[in-house]
Amino acid sequence: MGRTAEFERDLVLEQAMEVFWERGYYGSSIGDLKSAMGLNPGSIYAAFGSKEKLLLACLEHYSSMAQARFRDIERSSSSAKEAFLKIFDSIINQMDSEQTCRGCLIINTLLELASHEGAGGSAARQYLETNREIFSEILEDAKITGELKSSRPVDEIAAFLLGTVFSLRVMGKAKAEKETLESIRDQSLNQVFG
Amino acid sequence: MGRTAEFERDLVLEQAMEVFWERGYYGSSIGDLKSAMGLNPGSIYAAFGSKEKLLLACLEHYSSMAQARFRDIERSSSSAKEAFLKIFDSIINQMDSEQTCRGCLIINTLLELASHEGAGGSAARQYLETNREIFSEILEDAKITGELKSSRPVDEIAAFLLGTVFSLRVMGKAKAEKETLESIRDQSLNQVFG
DNA sequence: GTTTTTCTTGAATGAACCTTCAAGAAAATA
DNA sequence: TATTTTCTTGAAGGTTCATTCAAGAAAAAC
Repeated sequence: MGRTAEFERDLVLEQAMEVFWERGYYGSSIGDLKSAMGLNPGSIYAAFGSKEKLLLACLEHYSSMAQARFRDIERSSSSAKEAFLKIFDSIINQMDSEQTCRGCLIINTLLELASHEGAGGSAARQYLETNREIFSEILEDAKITGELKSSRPVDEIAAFLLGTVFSLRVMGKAKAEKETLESIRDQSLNQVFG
Repeated sequence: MGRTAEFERDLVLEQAMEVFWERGYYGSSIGDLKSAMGLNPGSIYAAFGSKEKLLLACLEHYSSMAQARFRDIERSSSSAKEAFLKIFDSIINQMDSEQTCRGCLIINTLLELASHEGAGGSAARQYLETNREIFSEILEDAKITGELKSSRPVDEIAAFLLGTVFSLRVMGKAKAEKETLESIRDQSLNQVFG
């Protein structure tokens, strides 16, 4: 069966993800990735194929992590409003604590690569669609319990709240004050839940 | 006084802006810019100094154009709600009509370059701050006429509405349906104006 | 018309980039 | 232990990149 690999795939993937997250796709050179992953170019290419495929693997890793987190929040919350409050707050706290505001890897990638119409852009789009579905599920429950103030279709409300995520993410990148982000959070929640 | 330049500065600047807008900073090579501007590398460097300085000039050009447009809308509107409706609709229509969703040059640049902490990132941040001030001015008038439903401080509402711009911009990049964007617009306006 | 100044041209430069690959090292198998 | 298979190494290849610059062209000044 030959020699076994010296590195753990998930571990080096996470390290590559950090690099892309912080510097973007074009801003990350193979040299940067090599240093962060502790792997020589040859090993990177043997394991992942190309720089673009490595990015895709990172996007997938990031997606499944983030969506698992959302589902955890959904399960541990007793109302939809509480769930979205937690989701928004986790974003706000992240943007506030990082000195280098990395924002969201998916949104960053979407804005950087969407025009080039490569695999990166469409993977990002797919991820956002899935997020909207998760948001819709949460709201579906809330509709039954009568928690919603808004009488709009659930998927429109979900889009609005996903838009709030984008607001917070972009504004955080622009180094907005934490209070500003919290105010945006409250105004969005007020629109939906009263 | 010597030979006069054969090109108009504002014209080639606009053409360079289109390139950055469509392909991003790292995605735009001097070769791309050379073709679009119809200028040889030497002339580009003589006129603008470097690729980064050229980007800065483009950002400035874009900013003054966009802000002039906002001020026009403000002047030609009889209420704040009407003004923001026009602002949002101009964004929605742009995102809907372009097959290549360029979005907003400033936001794109911010997300691509904010981490690198070069001049590009801070110029983008400055522009967004100015936009928020314009929004605040519009709302200041509305507060006097009693048009506002929201009782929050004007600059918090302005931040919320600027966030809606980000929502629309990012969601447009993700190729969202026009109806989705319009629904987000309506939910935001409802929060502020009722 | 001559000189001076400035702009234009496009090839050259040197660095940085992504990717490949031959040689060596290590684990598994026989 | 000998062989086979696989992984690791790190330099080399070939491309692309941003930038410079010397030579030529054109406009202004004299």
